[in-house]
Amino acid sequence: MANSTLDERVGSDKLTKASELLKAAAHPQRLAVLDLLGHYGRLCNREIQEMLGIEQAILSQHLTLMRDKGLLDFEKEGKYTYWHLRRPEFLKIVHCLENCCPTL
Amino acid sequence: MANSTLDERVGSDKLTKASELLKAAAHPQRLAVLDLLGHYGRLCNREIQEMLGIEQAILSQHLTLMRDKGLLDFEKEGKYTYWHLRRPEFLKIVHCLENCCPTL
DNA sequence: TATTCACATAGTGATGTAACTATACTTTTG
DNA sequence: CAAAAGTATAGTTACATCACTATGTGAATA
Repeated sequence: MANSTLDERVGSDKLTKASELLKAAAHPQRLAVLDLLGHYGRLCNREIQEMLGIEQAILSQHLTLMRDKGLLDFEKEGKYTYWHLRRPEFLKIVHCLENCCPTL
Repeated sequence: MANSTLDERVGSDKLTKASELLKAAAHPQRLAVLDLLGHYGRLCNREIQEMLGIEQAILSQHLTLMRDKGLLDFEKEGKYTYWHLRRPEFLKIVHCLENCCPTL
């Protein structure tokens, strides 16, 4: 088992965390949410739900998942939960993607 | 079923394809392969296998998957299969990611 | 030509993810 | 205080993905 530098990187936390971030974003509805929050900055469930036409429970699950993986943050205000992008840099990835896809 | 512009984007092919690209990359070993090919330009299975310490069959599966999803391309030369990045723009995403992760 | 090398693919079981329904929790409103 | 609104979570079933083993295939070599 010869270990090169790159070999070590394969098992590294960094690549694992990076791939977890990607996985958290790798869903059409979740991408749409990220894009939307990039636009509006801050929205509550109901607003997102209505703008994207996603079921309440499903949206809530997506949001929770992205929060857990570090993509989103939220504040509760009364009965509303307001969401925003943690890691706004991550938007670059979404935009790169959008530039990639026309050439598919 | 009120359809806004963004609602339409959720169901759009574009978001679906984008998320498929992300999923194809969202694995530590696959990220490592993409990064490696970004570096070296062109490598055959055995080279990647030895540099990253990945099992033969597993690497082959990863490579095939990434080819099917449009991330990689290959040419056969004798008994070797040489791989390179289709869509080199996609590397930007990998690099954005690497910049995202330190702040995790 | 028989063997070895490089790679691909089939099959399998374990684990993860997706979508859906129903229900619970908290805050606001009547 | 009862009902409604906004959100979260549990439970379930279907389907995808993962890692692994074994085997198949074509090209090179002895």
